[in-house]
Amino acid sequence: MTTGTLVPVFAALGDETRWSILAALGEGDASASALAGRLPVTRQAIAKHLAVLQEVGLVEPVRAGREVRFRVIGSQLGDTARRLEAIGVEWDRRLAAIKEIAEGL
Amino acid sequence: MTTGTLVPVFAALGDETRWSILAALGEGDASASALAGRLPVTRQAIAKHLAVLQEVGLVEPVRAGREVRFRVIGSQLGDTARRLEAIGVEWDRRLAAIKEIAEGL
DNA sequence: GCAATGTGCAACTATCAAGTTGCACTAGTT
DNA sequence: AACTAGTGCAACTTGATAGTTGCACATTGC
Repeated sequence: MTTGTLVPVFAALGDETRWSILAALGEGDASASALAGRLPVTRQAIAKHLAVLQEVGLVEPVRAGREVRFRVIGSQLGDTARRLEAIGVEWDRRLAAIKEIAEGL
Repeated sequence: MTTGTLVPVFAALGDETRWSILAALGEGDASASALAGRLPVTRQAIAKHLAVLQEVGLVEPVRAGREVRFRVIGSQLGDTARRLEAIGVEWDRRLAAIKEIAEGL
């Protein structure tokens, strides 16, 4: 089991502004300009964040006429959670094994 | 459901070097100096990473004589995974609701 | 065609984080 | 007491990133 492309996803999720964007998108798809109206940052800053989120597959662009709306890919979040959970389980298993060894069993 | 102190945890997990440290600690508790012998960074750099990991509760220090070993707190990883999973589920639920509305149901 | 709205690209600033080197301090060891 | 291995703190360099402003390009509506 490789951590693979997991780390960049966490890096993307490690920013408050991006969570604000995700939260806003959770109430419906929106364009960078629309998001700029709701958040205290410029459209360009939001565009960069959206690029990051798209890069790691948390969001996807949908053209709607002359504007580009973004949609949250909910399943990607679930996938990430499950992979993290799996690592956690593996960890517990290994730590338990180490503990047994340490206790001289 | 608040994201609470979740974001800093993701930020901590969004760094390859810190994963290397966690992986190394997974094979048994170790001091910063010991880790420096295994990883291609200095002890001081590792000490900083350990401080970050400790800050978000992924690791805890254990004094052993004159050295300070660090231990992975496996459960914290599981907790984080579950919280992320919960957010993902909530997201899917909400997105489904929005989809129904959009379809004029 | 023209104004208005939305997007895309580029340059620039500033802040933060990762990593380094250097030195002082502490605690076991002989 | 002297030596050694481990830790802690501080200053510094450097690269990445969040944010800005400014301008050029595309598309819809009148």
